[in-house]
Amino acid sequence: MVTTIDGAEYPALDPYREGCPTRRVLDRVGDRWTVLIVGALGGGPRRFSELLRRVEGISQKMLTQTLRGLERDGLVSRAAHLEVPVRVEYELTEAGHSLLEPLRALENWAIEHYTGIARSRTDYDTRTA
Amino acid sequence: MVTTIDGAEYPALDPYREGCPTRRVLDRVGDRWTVLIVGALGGGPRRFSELLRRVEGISQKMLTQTLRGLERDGLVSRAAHLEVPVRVEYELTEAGHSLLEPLRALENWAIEHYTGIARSRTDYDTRTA
DNA sequence: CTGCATCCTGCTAGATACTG
DNA sequence: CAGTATCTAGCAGGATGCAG
Repeated sequence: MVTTIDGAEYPALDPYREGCPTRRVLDRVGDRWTVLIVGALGGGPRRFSELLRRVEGISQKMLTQTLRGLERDGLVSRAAHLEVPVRVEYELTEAGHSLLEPLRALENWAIEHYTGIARSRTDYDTRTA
Repeated sequence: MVTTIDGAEYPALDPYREGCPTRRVLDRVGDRWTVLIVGALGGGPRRFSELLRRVEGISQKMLTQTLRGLERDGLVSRAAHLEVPVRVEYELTEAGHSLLEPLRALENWAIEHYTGIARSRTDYDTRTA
């Protein structure tokens, strides 16, 4: 099963097509906070407050929200320990773990290229100023 | 050079820290449209209108905007052929090409896991309904 | 400590119309 | 064809207060 655009054929399972389920998956994964949270969970289970401190700049609301989304997607598991005070730990599931590798690749790419990108940005800005 | 949070040490170049330049790079790369546009350019130079058709759901405005950003970052080059009608071609630079691999990894991950994720979502929804 | 509810704001992105 | 400009609506996301 293929589709044709501009004379070229594309597979049916195609993130470039709007309705494709992989698009929704990419939307989540491409999310700004998801990348960082999954990465932060890479080292093992983390408490809510740990994540809040670790992922700088995230608000409590967005952390909760993103964690819920990840839980819903089956990428993160949530374990509430009913002590006083409450302790909640989040952990990557197996699927979540498998996401770690492509994400790390992206992270490494960012680290390798950020100087070049920064330079290119200032160049571009002075050139078009 | 390291920083310490919760007793653990982290490297200085750390996307999890707000000020870190790699954070800004990740913000761009993790962008919803960037992933798709760079991917669409993976097969070679593409015209503006080709991209518009290929990346379903993107508006002309967002395509222009994202392409400008990628050009500014030195990931995409723009070649305007002054004919009638005008023809503009976009192409990945070397740096842009290097981004292709981690992005494809992400894409493949999405394709591999979307069924599991979809199931997990409906499970979660019925469970919490 | 963890997390939900509410309110409020700014920015993002879509629609539309116009130009080289 | 490949943009720019403007206007607007919707919603993402921050702040705050409260509850288990």
